[in-house]
Amino acid sequence: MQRWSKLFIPTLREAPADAEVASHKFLVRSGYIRQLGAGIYSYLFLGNRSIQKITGIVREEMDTIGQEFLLPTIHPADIWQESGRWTTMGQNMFRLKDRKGADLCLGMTHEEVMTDLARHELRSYRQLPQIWYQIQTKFRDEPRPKGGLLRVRQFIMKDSYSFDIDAAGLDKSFDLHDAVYRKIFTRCGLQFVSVEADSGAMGGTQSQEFMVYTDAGEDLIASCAKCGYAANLEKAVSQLAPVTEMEPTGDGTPELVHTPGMAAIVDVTKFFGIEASSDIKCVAYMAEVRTLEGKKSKSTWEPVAVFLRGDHFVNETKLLGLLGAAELRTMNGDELEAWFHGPAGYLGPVGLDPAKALHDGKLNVVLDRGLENRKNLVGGANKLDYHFRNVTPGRDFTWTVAADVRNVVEGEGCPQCDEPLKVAKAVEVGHIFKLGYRYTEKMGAKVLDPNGKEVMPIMGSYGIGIERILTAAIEQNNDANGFWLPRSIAPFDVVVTVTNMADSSLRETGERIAADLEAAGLDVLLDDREERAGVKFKDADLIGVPFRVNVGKKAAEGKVEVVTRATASSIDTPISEVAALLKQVPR
RNA sequence: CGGGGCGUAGCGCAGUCUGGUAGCGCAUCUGCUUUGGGAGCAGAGGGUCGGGGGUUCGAAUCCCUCCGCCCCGACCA
Repeated sequence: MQRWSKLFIPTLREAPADAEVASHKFLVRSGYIRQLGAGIYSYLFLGNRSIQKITGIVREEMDTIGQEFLLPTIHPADIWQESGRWTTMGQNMFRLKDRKGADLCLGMTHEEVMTDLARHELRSYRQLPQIWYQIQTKFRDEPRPKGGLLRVRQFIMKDSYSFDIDAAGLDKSFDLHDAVYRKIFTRCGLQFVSVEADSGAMGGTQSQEFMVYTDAGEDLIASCAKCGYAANLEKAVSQLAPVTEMEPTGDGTPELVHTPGMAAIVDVTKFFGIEASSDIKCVAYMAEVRTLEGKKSKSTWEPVAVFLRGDHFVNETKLLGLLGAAELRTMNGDELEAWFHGPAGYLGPVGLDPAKALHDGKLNVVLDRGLENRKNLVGGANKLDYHFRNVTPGRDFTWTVAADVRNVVEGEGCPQCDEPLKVAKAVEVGHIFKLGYRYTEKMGAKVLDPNGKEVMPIMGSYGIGIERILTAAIEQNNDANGFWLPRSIAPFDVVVTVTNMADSSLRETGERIAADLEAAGLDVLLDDREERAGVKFKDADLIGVPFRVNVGKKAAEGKVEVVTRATASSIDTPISEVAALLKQVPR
């Protein structure tokens, strides 16, 4: 039992002016956290208790499939150079030098450290599979921290890594994590979905995120209510409805039309009297392709033209994956002139000479599949103030590759069952990912297989954002007065509010009930402060504790109120039955 | 990195345009009263006005510069 009068729980009547999202406001107001710098927070008493509850659950569940380690925070540069991530991580990595001038960094994740252990220690297939995990603070120099604990530069992550002898083993390790993650998030009281996610340009065969729907989230999820399909928008695909509008009939050849000042799609469609779906949009990029030459990575920038429907938007994650590129940026005016001989707003496919292959230094032309089998469209003429009409893909222009490189839009058909898709914001709380041989290959981890042959272990990588579980829970459970957490992750199960400490019989009753509750196995916070009842009620509502036992007027009749924070419902309960009542609430 | 905003007491803010020696609410401390939804009265403490430089008789206020924080975008295995 903890007595509020002895604790440091600095609740605030007002939220800091710069707090935007609900969880940020309430975490500060409730005295869970205080900010030290941009994206850097101190966790105070209540915040730390909640974090400890969460890590307790994660640890309990992870121990059923793996072993906990605790790895260094500071890493020598060389292992990151071996994996190639010393350069690819760029500015996102915190770097430092020691007194001898040697390069070090703060760990963003621990693939390198784990793989280093594996290559030094694992010798035989008999030692596999292994699942090693840790719960550790990670550092990422985010370009823009935001949203309180939602996006920070220092955070606690549970990260685990699996080493298997073959792909079938990796599948099993992956599935074990999938099952354990579901248990963890369920025990934490979150409503979550698992979605298909992008696995990144560097490969990896399967990537799955665990998401919690909330408008505070930064990811967009496309989902189908009918068949359960769900995917991160970075990866989501859809079935397009057939275009129903009238297309110009016949087989007109491209006709040059004077379109003065019509650089915007809205102007063009109005001028031609067409829908945006019959306009060809062109987005021109320079793509950075990195290749390894020995130990050094070489970077080249290649031109890419993407053609898609005027009402569609390029999905740059898909495009990066398609190109095998590391970065994208849009072309500048000089580059447009060099590759299109025309200005922005009037770019089009007719007359372009598509490259025959990717990565050969020629212009790569990507056709989004939404334009396949269309005809008589409108597109730019690569000439100021001119467009073509009657442009038909395949006849009037060709491309390097046709692919899905656009964003799914809400209402489009589910790829599995054609039911209209929903698109909603969500926050990522977990990610499980088949890494493959990327690290074991680069860092030279090998074991002997049953035939005495050297083989590389295959890896998986699996993360859970601890603070994000707390944040997501608050986003899901709050109102004007504060928030309430599931019992499993709340700093206390119940707060016992003595409405008037001046009344010695109330005080004694409160003490007795708090002791009973504690004896029943609950985490009890006794509000024994010399404060007015109103103050105590407001604070109790604010700080996320799911239940309140109110010791007040009715105590003389042997009764107290048991208040459920989520519903604000109150049950008058005989004092002798309070512990039994609350004990039955599932954790 | 581009765009916008902010920095004055623990929190929320006014004062800056138009220079004259810093104020309000909440919080804190003391006393009295009050005691079921952020009490009342009386008194008190608390500030390098983000830092540095400059202009001026005089700078929170004008100028230069640096730093920090927030929001939008870019970015985010």
